[in-house]
Amino acid sequence: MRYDHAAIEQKWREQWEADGLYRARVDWDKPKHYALTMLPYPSGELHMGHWYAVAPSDARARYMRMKGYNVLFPMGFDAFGLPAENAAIQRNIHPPTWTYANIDRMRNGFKSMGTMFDWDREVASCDPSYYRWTQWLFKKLYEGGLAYRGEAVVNWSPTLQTVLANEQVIDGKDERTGQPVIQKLMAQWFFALTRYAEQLLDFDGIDWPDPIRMMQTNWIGRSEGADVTFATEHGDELEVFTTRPDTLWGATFMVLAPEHTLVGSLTTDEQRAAVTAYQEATARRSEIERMEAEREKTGVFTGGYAVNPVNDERIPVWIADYVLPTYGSGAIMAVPAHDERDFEFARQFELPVVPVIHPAGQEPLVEPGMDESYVGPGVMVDSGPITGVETNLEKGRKNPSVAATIDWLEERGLGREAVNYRVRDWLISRQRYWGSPIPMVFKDSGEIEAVPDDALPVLLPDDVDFQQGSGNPLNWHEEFLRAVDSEGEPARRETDTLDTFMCSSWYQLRYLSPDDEDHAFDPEEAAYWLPVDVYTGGAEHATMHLLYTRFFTKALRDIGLYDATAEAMRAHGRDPSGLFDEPMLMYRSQGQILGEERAGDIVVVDGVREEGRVVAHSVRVEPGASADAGLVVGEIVRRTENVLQVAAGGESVTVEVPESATVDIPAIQGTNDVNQLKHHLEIQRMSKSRGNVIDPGDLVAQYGADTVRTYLMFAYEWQKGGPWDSRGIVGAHRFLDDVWKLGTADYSAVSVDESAVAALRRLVHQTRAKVDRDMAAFKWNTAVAALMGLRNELQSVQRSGAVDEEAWAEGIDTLLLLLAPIAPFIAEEVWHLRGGEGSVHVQAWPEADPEVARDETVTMVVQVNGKVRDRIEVGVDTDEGEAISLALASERVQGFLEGGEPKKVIARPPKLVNIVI
RNA sequence: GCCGGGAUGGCGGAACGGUAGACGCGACGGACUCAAAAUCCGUUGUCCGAAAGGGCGUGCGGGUUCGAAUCCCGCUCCCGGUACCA
Repeated sequence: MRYDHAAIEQKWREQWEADGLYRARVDWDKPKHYALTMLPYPSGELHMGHWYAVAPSDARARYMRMKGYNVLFPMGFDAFGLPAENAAIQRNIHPPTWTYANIDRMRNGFKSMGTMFDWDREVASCDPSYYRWTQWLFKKLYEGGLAYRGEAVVNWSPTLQTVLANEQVIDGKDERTGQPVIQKLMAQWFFALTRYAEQLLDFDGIDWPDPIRMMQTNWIGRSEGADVTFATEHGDELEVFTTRPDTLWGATFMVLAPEHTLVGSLTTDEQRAAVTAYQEATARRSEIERMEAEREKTGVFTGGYAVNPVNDERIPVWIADYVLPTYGSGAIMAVPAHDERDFEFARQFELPVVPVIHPAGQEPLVEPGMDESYVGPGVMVDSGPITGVETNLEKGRKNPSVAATIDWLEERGLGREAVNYRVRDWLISRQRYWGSPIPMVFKDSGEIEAVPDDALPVLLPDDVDFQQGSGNPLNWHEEFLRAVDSEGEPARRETDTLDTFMCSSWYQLRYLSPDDEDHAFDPEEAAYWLPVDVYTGGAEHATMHLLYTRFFTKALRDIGLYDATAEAMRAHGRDPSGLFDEPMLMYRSQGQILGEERAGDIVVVDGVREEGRVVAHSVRVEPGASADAGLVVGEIVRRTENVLQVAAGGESVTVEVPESATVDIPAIQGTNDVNQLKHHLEIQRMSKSRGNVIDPGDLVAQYGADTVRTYLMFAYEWQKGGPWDSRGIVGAHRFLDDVWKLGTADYSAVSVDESAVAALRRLVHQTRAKVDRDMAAFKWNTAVAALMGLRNELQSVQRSGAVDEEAWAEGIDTLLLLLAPIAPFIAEEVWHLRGGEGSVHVQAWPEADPEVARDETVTMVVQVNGKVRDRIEVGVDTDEGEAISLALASERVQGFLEGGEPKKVIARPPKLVNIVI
């Protein structure tokens, strides 16, 4: 009987479905495990990246089930977003049509993968039954004072009269039209995330990877210092945040963000034209460009002055794009002597530099003459009341000079101690159609009012026209716009929709009761399942999604939305304290699968040269062609339709292949055409436009889902990912084929050897321990490798027949049970063929017996000066003295000692002895 | 630019500061076969050597240590994020 993956996989998919094997139900008598993997955007077919993310997460959920947990492992779709609108614009397909068709395809893909998802709990964020509650949660945050209206800049295309996403802007231009894009200020909705900055910096009680925590910490960017109030010459207050208030006496100018509200009043008539021009130039720059510190500093003098409150000095006010309007107050005091960027700026525009720190252990700074700013420790000089105070490298009040200055400023009412965060409030408005409408209306009076709960959800109209007008089609939808307020007076409906990150900030709750029409989530379900025990997904979400969902959880907690859940927990005897502080207790990230590298065809082209290109008469693929075999000879580097880029002798030649040209590819029979020519592929992200996408569906057809799962788990370090290698998959398939053969073989002992029995059992139990450790630690590749090792051993035992049937059966059963989470179909089939009772997936995980697994001997390495010179087989209990005498007795060692005494002997029994001579 | 991560045989990758290269792919040699595929057996970091054995070797340059792929300092290149891709 051969391993027929197609038949087996179909059979068990249907059987499991019929048995309801993967329904997850509350059972207070069993320990729960909520496993969650990031829900995908339904972009079309399931691609390799989805498999790579989901198959191992599924394997781990299955593993936890075998370990005795009641596991909830749901899946859904993050279904609002830009690509659906692009499809609507480009191909005239309505977003819901496109989205739901994709969801159907992807759900089928996940089913073919053999996931244990409970599909009764599926959610789609674009479904009114879902976004009704997204809207309701928005209202709750609004009522709780956490949502507000503010201003933020957007990418505005004057040509299209529309807001563009960052990815639609390339080099300051719209990617489709090539027309310039400007930064425009617009009134929009925000969540007050910064109010939770301090709490978000606290990772106590959650097991998240250090790099992710560090990225979030840096993203939040807490800094301690002071707010100091300067005054403009006109008497306007001009507030700055500074981490170094102690250097106030060295402030020689101020710099405002070009967007700062006081720029207009500060600017003198002479400077007006230059300032306006600079503001316009800034509006064309992205934030990333603005922060590139290596760029030459630019800026313009406003002509205005401000007064330094500590010494009443009059200092000039400049504007420069390196000051961002979103950080602090959008204005800085510049202390060029002790800040690198300020120093560069001062030198560039010949502004004064006044040192106020005497560097520790060095001569005083002399200006003119400084060639860089000084940022080290020392003693304050020329600084009025704090002259002589020591300054060090500590932050905030831990620095004596900063502490002294803050006290002095606060006494005089000139400033106050302050903490500033780099992180900004969460901008949740999107000027788009395909998102959840924000349930608000604008009254004629200008007042803003929330839509009442019984009118939720505010439905997205289906009859929108993407071709008419521009921008958000909701702006043109008369019926949608027409709303009434609570008094029945006409009002205009909000047309902004919610950021899709909001949908994905609470989906873990909706899985608990996706059909509940009375709650966002059912407290009884939540009381059992919450919080998420293990979350997996891409590290690219480190600072956005993962920060937003943490914020959201804390906000819901503070608004009281978990109160009913806490009550239900208490009723079941579960202590709710601390359980609603974080959404996910453990998080692990995976890397990305990249496209495979491929050489392009080497072609010989004949034809005629025209300006800048060659028009081909014939193109022939010929791997070993010499450079003079034709007009152009070389590798195809790129192909766009019928235009080739050929790398011919160091230069890239553009070759056009018209219909009339002959294309000859010896490896492909019949008449060939230009589309069959292969171009070079780099290792990079898989994408349709690059033509390097591998369809997992094809591989499933050829090898089966079990093989694809096993290969993806085996071939990479999960956290890292890497390029796809189409050749390696046969190794995974051979492995499963071997498992099949071993599992279905009639084994009978030939001549039982007790030491062989002990050796096999030792390996079996070591493999149990190894796979258990690795599955717990998300190290799938070494878990699979250990199973392959067991396979190898069982094969050689099969040949020798040296163990009894009992030991053989223990080996085979162990192999199947340990493999079950990884390759669920074949494990189930072979389990049943061997007469196993019930599904292999509800069996207990085979635990290792440490006594059986224990090694009796171990190879002791003997080093001389750190180099391996001998290996000795010793008992595991060998002690230090024994190890050293065995090592010294080694002939090889004697040769190096030449009768002398070793200088030093380091023993790490039983594995190693190092002799220093 | 800034923040985070990475670099180990021909390839994917293993390796509590203690035998570098487990496991797999590929390649090479052999068996089976009329032949090929599949399958099976063996070899496979590299250099010198008939062998025994030895030299070198984890992106680059330094350092700590009896001992460094692993820890520290300084670089190079690649990947992710950079707030409207998700």
